[in-house]
Amino acid sequence: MSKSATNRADSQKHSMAQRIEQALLEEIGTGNLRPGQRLDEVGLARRFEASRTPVREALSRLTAQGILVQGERRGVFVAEYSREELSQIFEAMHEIEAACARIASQRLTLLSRSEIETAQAACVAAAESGDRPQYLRANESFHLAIYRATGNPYIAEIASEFRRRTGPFRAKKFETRDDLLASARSHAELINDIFSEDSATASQSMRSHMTASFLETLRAN
Amino acid sequence: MSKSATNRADSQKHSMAQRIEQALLEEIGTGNLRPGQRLDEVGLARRFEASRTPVREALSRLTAQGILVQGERRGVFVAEYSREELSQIFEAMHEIEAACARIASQRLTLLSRSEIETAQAACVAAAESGDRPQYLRANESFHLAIYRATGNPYIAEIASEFRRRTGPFRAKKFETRDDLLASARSHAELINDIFSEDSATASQSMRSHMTASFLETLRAN
DNA sequence: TGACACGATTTTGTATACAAAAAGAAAAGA
DNA sequence: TCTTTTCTTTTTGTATACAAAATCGTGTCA
Repeated sequence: MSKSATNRADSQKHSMAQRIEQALLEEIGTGNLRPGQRLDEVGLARRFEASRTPVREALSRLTAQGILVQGERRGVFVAEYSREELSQIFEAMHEIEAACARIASQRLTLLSRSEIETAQAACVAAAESGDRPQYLRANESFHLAIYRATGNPYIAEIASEFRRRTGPFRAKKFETRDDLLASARSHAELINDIFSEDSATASQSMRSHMTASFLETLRAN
Repeated sequence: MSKSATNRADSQKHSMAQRIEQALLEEIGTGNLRPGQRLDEVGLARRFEASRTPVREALSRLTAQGILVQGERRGVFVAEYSREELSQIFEAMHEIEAACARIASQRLTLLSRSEIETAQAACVAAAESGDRPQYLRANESFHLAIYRATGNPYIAEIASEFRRRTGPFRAKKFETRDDLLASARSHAELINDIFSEDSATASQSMRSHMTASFLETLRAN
């Protein structure tokens, strides 16, 4: 077998390990890989037509981020949380997202307003056409746009990380077209409050958005 | 060379990769490894009497946590931040620590009070004897005790991560015995406000503690 | 002297081999 | 039948080999 790492059909100029990491992240985010599911090193190596080495590196990085966990028995698993744990994770997200909304509302630039609005437009479009995977992506972009609007890449990264970790759980609550539309409507209110540039309002609005989202997620899990 | 991973003198039952990760973390935290310093895979492998494989795994995990960065040229480096970046990182820490203080003050148990007080006693002892490395460890324990007091391991983990990332920068401001004593005194006030069980007071007190800490750190960098 | 080209060296990413540990399965004993 | 034990099979962690890429150094030509 060829040892060349760059002649794969996957296009990307990244390393194999990075591509595997991205691919797994994507699959976990969309719920394609379910929480609790075991990830087999040799199986993945076969799937990606690579050796165990880059697979191992990807798994290692994902566990370092808490997206995967090392089971007490053998194997690496997609992180699975009890309702109690989910509640704690959402409490943490709650705090961070509220901080993001507050900071963003204080630092809004025309550019970030426009990015948020563009992302929201994509959400609405995807929701109306009932395209679930497209909505999931647009929804991510929307929240990322808010994080970016803080102007603080570090807090943005933390918020994104939580989002990745909870991805598979939140994904479950988007089943029907109505779910998507309801989520998009909730975004609209949130945007309004963030654009008000009153940090207390923005933060409070994000808190209620998150609380609602959590309750729905809990119902779906 | 023997391939056995468990017969090393290092005692620990962890894997070589984990031990290397821990060791590097320790050295970065104490400022032994300086920001901007390059970490050479083969050099580390020699130092730890291992092959590149576990070294690589450790480096990979540490970069995933943002403690190391992959330079645009070759090599992995201890993360180095400009004053602007430091300011952003501290802004993020600021938010998270404040949230921790608020939550902790609402959920204080006798056990967590005792843990915080024990850690603080160790800080005072180390400060008085002017034992810098000991103080650094005790200071970590103190903050970890507060994080644990939130009862939320997820937010605690985020807070710890920031602490690890900023470790080498904060370490610089602890030079003289007086620096240690001043820090310990600042802890005392903070404890008081957290133990007041008034979440607003606790959060505000943590904010001013962090602001002061940031200003000192900035001065030392 | 300076720009460029070309070869040597280092560094990285991946593959493969192998040994230790764990899990699983089959057999022996109560 | 239920344990316990022993033997297989998997799985994991590490070492080593090697090829592609990047960096460095040297020499050539303008």
